[in-house]
Amino acid sequence: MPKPVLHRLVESLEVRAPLDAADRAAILSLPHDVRILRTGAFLTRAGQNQSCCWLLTEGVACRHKIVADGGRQIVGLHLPGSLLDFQAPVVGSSDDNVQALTVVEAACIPVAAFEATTAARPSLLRALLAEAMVEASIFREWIANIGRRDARTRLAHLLCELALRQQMTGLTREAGSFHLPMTQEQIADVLGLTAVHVNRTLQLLEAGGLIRRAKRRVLILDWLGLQQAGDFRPAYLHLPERRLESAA
Amino acid sequence: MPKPVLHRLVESLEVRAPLDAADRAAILSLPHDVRILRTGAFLTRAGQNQSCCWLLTEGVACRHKIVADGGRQIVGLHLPGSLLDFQAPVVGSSDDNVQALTVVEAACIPVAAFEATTAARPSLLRALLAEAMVEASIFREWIANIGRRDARTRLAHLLCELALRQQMTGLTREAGSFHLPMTQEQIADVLGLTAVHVNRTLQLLEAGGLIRRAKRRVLILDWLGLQQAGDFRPAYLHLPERRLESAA
DNA sequence: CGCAGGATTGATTGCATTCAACGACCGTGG
DNA sequence: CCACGGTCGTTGAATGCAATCAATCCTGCG
Repeated sequence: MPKPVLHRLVESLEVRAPLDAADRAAILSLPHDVRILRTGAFLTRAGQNQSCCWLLTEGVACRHKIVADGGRQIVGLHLPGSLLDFQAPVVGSSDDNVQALTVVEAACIPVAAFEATTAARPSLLRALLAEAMVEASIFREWIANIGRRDARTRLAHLLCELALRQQMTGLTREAGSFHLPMTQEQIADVLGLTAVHVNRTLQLLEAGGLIRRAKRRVLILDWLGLQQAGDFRPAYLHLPERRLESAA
Repeated sequence: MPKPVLHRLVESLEVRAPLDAADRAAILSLPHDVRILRTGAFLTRAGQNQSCCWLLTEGVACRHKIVADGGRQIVGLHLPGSLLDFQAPVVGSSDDNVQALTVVEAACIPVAAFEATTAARPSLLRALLAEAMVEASIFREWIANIGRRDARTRLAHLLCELALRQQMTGLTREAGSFHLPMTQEQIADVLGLTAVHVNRTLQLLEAGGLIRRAKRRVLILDWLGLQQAGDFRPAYLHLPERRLESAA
């Protein structure tokens, strides 16, 4: 019998904060509704008050904003295990969009129910707080990445981050290679570049012997070199040391 | 008799989440130690494990990162009422620095004590979670600002944000004018620009009749125009509506 | 097969950087 | 009181990285 999809939430919360049996049970008994969304589908839209929040269980989604001149900026990437927009009752509707980059499996959980089970359960709140703070740390690193690094460094940094984060969610089969589920235009929207320049910069990394590309896969030929090229130090991801070591 | 400095924390938490008398009392009885730090002093340094966390009560501080080529990126601004690095026990040491931009008054609170009083107090945890999520929302807006807007728009956006945030903390006496406690180089490090270009862009905004500058003060001549120039929509700050209205 | 979205390449443009010098302001010390 | 040094702000000229515009090549897919 397959594990229930909500188990993914238990796993991702337990990475950084301890939960007891009651907490786990509370999560697993949350009412929910598993849905498959196709590439491009919106999970949330800016300004809309969500009556349910999403637990991403398979696939990749991005969070993005549209600026005045029509440009788009992707401000975050969601991998399986991440919980989206559960804060609605606390801070109101979110002001950005979440859209599936691949086919996505997600559990739709009524926020009211979610609120009810977390409200009086300190260890769950602490786990959510920990998740939120790690996410914030990633946002800060992205600010530095976009604000102060050149295109080559930015891209190398992103590749390192994705490689590690995917590895943590158990998405990668072979080590050193990972799935890059984005078009070059979407990568550009993550990095604050244009698709054309992303293309050239990918070729640059490839010419430097750091990576090789095949379809939508990236093979990392020189993990250490890519980290250096990307000024990548994984501390900001706040991964448990145990896992970090095995990545090296 | 002056209000105790910790009252600032109660106030800032209550902006978005309700606290009961016991919560307030718990905060106010936190052990702490008020300190005055001079401009440029570090409140925290990357990689150092903090045994105490800071509540900023007066002044402005910035959070910044240094990238490989020596460039600096300011990834966040802290105004009075913000609580820094209380998460140490949960996610480990932070990986960026916090430095005073002005003379700063801050309360140093032992993290152990802070942990102890919040650990079993759901409403406090929820308030902290709300704060963290608003902060994350600001980070996302900064990513979009730096990644996809040109210098003029970026700068106008920052000015709008600072004007509103300062107003919320009750820092501004006269409406439409606020203190900009940063050198142009520091502004550049916020926006991912150079000091030279910030200078020219400030002049551009001034020439456009949107602002006027005097020493380290900015007078907003055309609030609506500045918002438009900066593609600024304050939703991401998640201010209570009541306060937002009075700002207009 | 033909279509459509994505990737690639080339040529050109432009915004922001860099380098450099000068000016204004301010606190300090002679 | 004024000379001095240092930081910050301002301006000009030249450079460069990435954007833009445009065309072509792939490749998966109906």
